[in-house]
Amino acid sequence: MQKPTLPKGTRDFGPVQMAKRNFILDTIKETFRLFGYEQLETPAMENLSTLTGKYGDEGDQLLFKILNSGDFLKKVTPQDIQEGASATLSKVAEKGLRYDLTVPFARYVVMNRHELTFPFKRFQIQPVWRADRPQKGRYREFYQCDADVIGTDSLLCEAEIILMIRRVFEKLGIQDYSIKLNNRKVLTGIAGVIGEAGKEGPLCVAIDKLDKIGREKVEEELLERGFGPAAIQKLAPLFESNAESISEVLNFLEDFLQASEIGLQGIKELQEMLQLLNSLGANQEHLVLDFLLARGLSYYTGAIFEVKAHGVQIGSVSGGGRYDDLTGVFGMPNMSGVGFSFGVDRIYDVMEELGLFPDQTLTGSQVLLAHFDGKAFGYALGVLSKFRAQGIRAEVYPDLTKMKKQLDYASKKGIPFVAICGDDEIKNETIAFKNLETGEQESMKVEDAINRLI
RNA sequence: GUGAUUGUAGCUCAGCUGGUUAGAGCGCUGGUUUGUGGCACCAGAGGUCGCCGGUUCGAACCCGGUCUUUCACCCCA
Repeated sequence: MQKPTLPKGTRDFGPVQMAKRNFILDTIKETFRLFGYEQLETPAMENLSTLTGKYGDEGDQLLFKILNSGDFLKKVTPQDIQEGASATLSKVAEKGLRYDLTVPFARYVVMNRHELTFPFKRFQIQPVWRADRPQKGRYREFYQCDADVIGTDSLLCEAEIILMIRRVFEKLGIQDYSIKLNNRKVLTGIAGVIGEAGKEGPLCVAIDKLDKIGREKVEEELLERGFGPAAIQKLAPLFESNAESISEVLNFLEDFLQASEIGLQGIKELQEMLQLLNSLGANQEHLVLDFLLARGLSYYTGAIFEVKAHGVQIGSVSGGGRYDDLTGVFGMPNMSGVGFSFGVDRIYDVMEELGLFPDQTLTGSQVLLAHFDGKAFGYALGVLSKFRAQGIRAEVYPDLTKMKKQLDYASKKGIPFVAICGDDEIKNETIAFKNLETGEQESMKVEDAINRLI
């Protein structure tokens, strides 16, 4: 007998966890639908050729590859093995597990471009897999909840994303959080202004760590990445700016990016988005304009979002941005899109830590039918059907056993009521309806009990 | 991929510088209670000390490997 274990970085979700997860997922789904997004699902596995080369070298390393069925060594020659893993890989594996939802989405759009009506709004909630080394808040299998619009440049999408984020968090009861905003063009402008045009990539990677490692370390890292001391000197106003409100930050940026056309364009986009938000009748609550926000994904070209919950040590719980050419790699250029994603696992952790799950997230039975003997069991079955016919979640204890055990069962499962059946009840056509929380018990007709539960 | 870290009963953890039959709390099963759970009391079951190898008269304890857990880095949700 071997004892079973889970693969590294994967988890089971028991009934209690599922009830809580569904509370989050249902809220997100409902919100996506409210804003006109339609659901898409794609296969867990994709052709490896679809996946490779989309996530950088690091990403390719983290792809789970699926060994070909049957004699997977059929095509491998001794020479392949001599040449090493990468030469052999393409001959033993032609499929891989999906790494994110964005690439499968792009693949789908390209394959179905003639059937789709653009702008196409889709949401997708499915697990993805990464052969990463697990650590806090990071798993090898986890869920992404993506919503994207493809085929429009309108900044309305960005404004609506903010509304969706706020709606979801409000419904979930998360109050203390901020939605950080930035625009990739602002970052490009910054790189230009400091005389390091085109290097916003490395600039972002380094700046992104500001919160974590501090200004000095960031400056060190910039030096290592080939930024000149003069350029780093020019960044100083950014680190030292004490602009807080959105309008203050915009003013500051307009000044700093005076010489950068693209930077000013980024500011214009931000302003327009805020204007649209205003027209939608929404305020700027929770919004923070953070011109140092730089999300890792390299394909963002416009707006960038990131959501952080306050009061907990958990990374971002949602994020996204605009990309100008998502489908280009699959031969369909110039499709602008904007998308974002909720991190369900992290939202779960935040809510757990802050105690935000409502008590009644459990969806178990409302009433248990208990019985004293075989005859009562038969009677209970009839009563059970009456409860269910009225839509009341009910179950009967399936074995003939002591009352103690049946009540114990209900207690442990959190079933609030027990309908006890015995000779007296059969004779009077009643049940003994017991409230397990208060201990009160009353003899009544099934119909009366049903009325209490509805 | 790099560097640490963890593993003892179903769960949370004790277990001294290596020394006889490895302990506690909670949980579990049964009983006190043959028409009633939670509380109390009583009794009981449950462990190849992650796995493999080594050192030793003797290993849960020391050493090596491996798997696993957690954490940091890289990167990322």
